[in-house]
Amino acid sequence: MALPSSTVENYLKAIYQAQAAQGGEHRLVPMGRLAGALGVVPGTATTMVKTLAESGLVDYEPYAGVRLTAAGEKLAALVLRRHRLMELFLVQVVGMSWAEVHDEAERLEHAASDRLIERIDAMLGRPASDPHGDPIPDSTGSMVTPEYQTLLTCPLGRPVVLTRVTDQDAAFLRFLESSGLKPGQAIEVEARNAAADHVVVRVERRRRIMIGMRAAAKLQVAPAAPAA
Amino acid sequence: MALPSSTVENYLKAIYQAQAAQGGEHRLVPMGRLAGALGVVPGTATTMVKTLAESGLVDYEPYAGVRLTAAGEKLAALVLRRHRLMELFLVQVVGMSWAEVHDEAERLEHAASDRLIERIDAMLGRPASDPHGDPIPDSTGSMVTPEYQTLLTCPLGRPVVLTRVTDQDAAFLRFLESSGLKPGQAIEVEARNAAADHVVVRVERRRRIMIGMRAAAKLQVAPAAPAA
DNA sequence: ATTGAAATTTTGATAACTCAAAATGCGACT
DNA sequence: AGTCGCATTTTGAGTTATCAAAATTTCAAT
Repeated sequence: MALPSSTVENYLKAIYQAQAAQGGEHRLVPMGRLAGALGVVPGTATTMVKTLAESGLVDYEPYAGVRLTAAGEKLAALVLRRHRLMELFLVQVVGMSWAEVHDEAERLEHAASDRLIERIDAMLGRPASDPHGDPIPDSTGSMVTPEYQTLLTCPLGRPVVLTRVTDQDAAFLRFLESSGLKPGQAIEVEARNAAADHVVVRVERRRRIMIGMRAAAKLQVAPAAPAA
Repeated sequence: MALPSSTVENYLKAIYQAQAAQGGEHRLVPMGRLAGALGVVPGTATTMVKTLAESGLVDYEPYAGVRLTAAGEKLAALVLRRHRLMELFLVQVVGMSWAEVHDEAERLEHAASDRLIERIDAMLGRPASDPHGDPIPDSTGSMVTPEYQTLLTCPLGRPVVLTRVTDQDAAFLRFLESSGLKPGQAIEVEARNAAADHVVVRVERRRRIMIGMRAAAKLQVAPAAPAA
């Protein structure tokens, strides 16, 4: 089989991420959602998905949606691997900022050879996650996705570590960075106020930051590592 | 004006390099040569060149050939800049081998943003040339191309420094590498034998290497730096 | 069951790039 | 000058990916 075009790679990646976002591994992604994620009109997505189905990369149920096959899922995971390794590389080696690497990686992921990706992986010490805390699939396409709590669900007043940020918006990331909220950071949720739609976070026992609940849901945390 | 597609970038680059290879800055590149360099049939090149001409990037004379306009030349130089900086980066920072970076850079050059290229340029200390000794245009697209002698024209028995290799073939580059013939290397041409079609090169006053004259013409040298 | 709104699919076009092969032009050689 | 051979251009068609807008299906609410 020929190499997938970068369009195909983008469709697979979008379907993968939409499936993940919907929780259900086997739930169908509706065309409208897919088209929206890719910035194309729905008719275009329908057409493309039908050809992906012919290639055996997705299962397509008319009027219901798409879902990756095993083959499609593996390919999608490898695209994600290239994307995330590239992001981490751009931050750690090239010194680009957290907020600006997403778009760059979005383009480079389709141009980088397996050879380059392997070198980068080795160079970075086979990292488990990218700068946003997203897990990096290994070269076979398998990935462990730890289940984290979010700022909305974690216990109050207990030390936790920010582990993952599930939003790539540059402005949002710049805000987080300026607030010291990057993965790895020790924090604590001081209070939640549903009426005011905010969560109060304390960073390093010093700064106190208020975050809207929609944003707070995008910040995932793990229990703080036990004091060594 | 919209960003040029990577196809356009490749045409401009190929025309630039063909013009340079023909010596004459203003000499026309025939269609057949251009098509060959790009791996397309001649008719395709004709069609594409006509649209480049409409965009003001090239001058096209039917049945005679193409030549870059000032605008086309600048764009081509910026593509070359991206390519060469990327090659040097892959060698120096990522640790890839001399022989394998060309194809990689060939794809990455179309995906890298100006921002990334600028970071790489700064990181490498604004280098003047890439791993093959090819000069790197600055961010305005201007480039100084030093005129070197080749192993065929330099004085015999005089210490010189290998400065540039004007061939990107991976097998040839691997041979050079295994012979210690990389830019920066101090060497000396011991003898030439036109009848045998070879040149005898001495590397570091030790190894003696024989190279065919066609290959020797691709190795450029400068007088050895005066002993400090 | 019927209907109406929303999502989806279909249809017909378009843009960019390419090839195969026929037609044409150009220059060299008699 | 005539013509032969080669390079170039033209023509017609195909591929991939897209959009606009018309047609269709689905599902929920009556």
